[in-house]
Amino acid sequence: MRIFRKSRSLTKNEGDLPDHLGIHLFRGYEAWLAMFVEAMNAQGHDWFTPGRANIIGRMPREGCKQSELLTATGLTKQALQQMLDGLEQNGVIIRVVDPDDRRARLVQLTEKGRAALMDADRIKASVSEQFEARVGAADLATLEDLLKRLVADPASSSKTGD
Amino acid sequence: MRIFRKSRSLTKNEGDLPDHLGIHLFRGYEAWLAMFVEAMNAQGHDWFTPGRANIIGRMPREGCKQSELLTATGLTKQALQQMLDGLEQNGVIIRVVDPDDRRARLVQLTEKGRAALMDADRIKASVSEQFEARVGAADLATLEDLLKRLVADPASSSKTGD
DNA sequence: TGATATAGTCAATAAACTTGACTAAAATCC
DNA sequence: GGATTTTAGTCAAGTTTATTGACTATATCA
Repeated sequence: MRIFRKSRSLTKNEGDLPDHLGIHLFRGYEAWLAMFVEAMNAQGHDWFTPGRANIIGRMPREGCKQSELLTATGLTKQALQQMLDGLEQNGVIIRVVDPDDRRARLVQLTEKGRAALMDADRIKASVSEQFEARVGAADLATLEDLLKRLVADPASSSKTGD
Repeated sequence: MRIFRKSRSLTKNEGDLPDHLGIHLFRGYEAWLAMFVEAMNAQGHDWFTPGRANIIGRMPREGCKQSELLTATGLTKQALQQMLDGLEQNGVIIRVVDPDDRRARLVQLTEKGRAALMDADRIKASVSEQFEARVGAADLATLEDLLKRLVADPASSSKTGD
């Protein structure tokens, strides 16, 4: 949902809030993303947006092929291209022709991009710590584990041709 | 972030996936929403989208004021208006002038809207059951509880006047 | 060498949101 | 009771993140 640009807190009228798994997952993700993007912006990475987090978070420090980002992000190639166009305009990445395959582009982080990646790592940890302060380390670990199991690919055991 | 229209599965190259709290929250929410919207569409509610889920899911069956939806959804009034415009065009709701306050509008579900709400309740339960089948009832309950605690309003203890 | 597949671009559009400027009705304030 | 302010909502235009469709250039394969 996109989904939510400004992370307007939904936790206002606490009386009659809908209460089901989906809402709780949404709110958890919303809270995490808002904290993360806010901290990145506060750190000076003002070009950083939720959508760009999806790409930057999957960029290897040494760069990669555009096509690798495609499978890693799960975006369409057009969507990825637009995101990369934006990142390039913001001086976060550059794209160069792959010498081994002149159809392909190698996406590389600029100094600015590398700085952001390093801050991102720190900030991810910091956000986790903030959550840890709320629920405790053990429960946070349990939560992560449960989330992983929740979305573990069930197709690996039974593939019912889609 | 929205954020994700088509729920393209990101669980492909399982080798080098990023592994942090944010990703797991994202994937959990993504999976839930995709299952929910898909099932709603399959049930014949083809007008149902992720964004609309946010509104429909908070509509009391008997209708409410537009301004109430505003605080309930956390959207801006303009965003809400556009969503309601769309829902009205799709025959899911109608808006009538509030006789007690002629500035205000009462948002009411049509027959089509009420049918969707009833199916939504069933489908939410069904999605939960699918997840339950993966991790078990006890762990799913634990997960919900942890998620609730994760985003529990910390301002309720210390209110630093906004 | 010609057919086809792959990597990426260009163009147009949509969904879900944003800010800013506005109208009409109600509430408040001397 | 009339002027002012607040509340409820609309209109208009723009942004971010995504979509589908048509296209070009390079590589691969028969």
